[in-house]
Amino acid sequence: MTTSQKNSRPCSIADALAVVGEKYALLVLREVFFGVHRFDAIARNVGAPRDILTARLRRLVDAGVLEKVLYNERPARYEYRATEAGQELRPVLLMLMRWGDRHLADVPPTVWRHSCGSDLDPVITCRACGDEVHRRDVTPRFQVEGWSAEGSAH
Amino acid sequence: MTTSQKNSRPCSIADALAVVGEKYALLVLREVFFGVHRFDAIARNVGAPRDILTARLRRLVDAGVLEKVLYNERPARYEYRATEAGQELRPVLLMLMRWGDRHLADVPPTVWRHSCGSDLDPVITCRACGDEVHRRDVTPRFQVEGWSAEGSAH
DNA sequence: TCCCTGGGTTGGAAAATCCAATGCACGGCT
DNA sequence: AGCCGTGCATTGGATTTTCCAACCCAGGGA
Repeated sequence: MTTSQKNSRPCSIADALAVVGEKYALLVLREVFFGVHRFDAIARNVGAPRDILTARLRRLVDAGVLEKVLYNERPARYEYRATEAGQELRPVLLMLMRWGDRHLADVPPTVWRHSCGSDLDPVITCRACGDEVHRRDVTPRFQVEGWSAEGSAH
Repeated sequence: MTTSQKNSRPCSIADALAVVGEKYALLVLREVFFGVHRFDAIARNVGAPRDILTARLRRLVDAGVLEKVLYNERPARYEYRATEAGQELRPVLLMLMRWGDRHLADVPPTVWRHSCGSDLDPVITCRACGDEVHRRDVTPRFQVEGWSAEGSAH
């Protein structure tokens, strides 16, 4: 897998968006992170049509982002929980939320309390040197022949 | 503005996705960060239909994520550049790329070189205490009446 | 003159989304 | 037993997005 679409640039961002880029997918994940794990509650909170939610949940389970956990036998009832891979999408939501807070909201509707005691203001740092990453400090290096900044070779 | 949709949870993630959640929007931003600023090149590299790209660019400009910069008069030709707000979406793409690299790709198609000399592995840290943020260290606090983990009040 | 590039717009077909109604398996009540 | 409520979907048809090829316009170059 992981062949990026058509004639477009091979890219992990595109691959990731193929999994979580469809409408509601990230909002479903948000609910799971908030502790909401059941179909009806997710549907209500996200505002998604039920058939679409069915499709999204199936896709996320197939992609290994969520897993169904039996919480009641007879009738079989499952809740949706984040896998390890799903948990690793948390930073994406955190940064998206931060951006919305800073640029769209007057008052942040939700705040995350960090264990250090203060409200979380997430920052990206470089694991190697530990410094905060600013945009000037970073340059792309393309690993696939034909795809540089200019785009496809011919 | 910033009234979240319908009956769904008020949330900056949803607000952010209303701007950059439509198909191709984040890929357009990726190209801009890669240094690709012109309509045709963006269209080729993201693989988007031209009319859709037109719509996305307009939306991103209207939302203050991109701006049109005149690079040629007569005929008037513009390129698309990230505003300050747009630049602040870079962390979202970085974390999305990291996730794709780790969970979908065999070989990362692109690598970012950090100024410290090593390839960038981005980590989220708390600005207050400087520590890396793990999922257990963080708990949501809801600021809007009626919307907790359980969802809408009635 | 004719062709090429950059940056779109248009019209109709195909796909995705929306929404209300339905189905089905249980559990609890009476 | 009959009826209601919850949990979790699936279906059918209307609406909205996306797709794609064709077209348009302005300038530049041969």
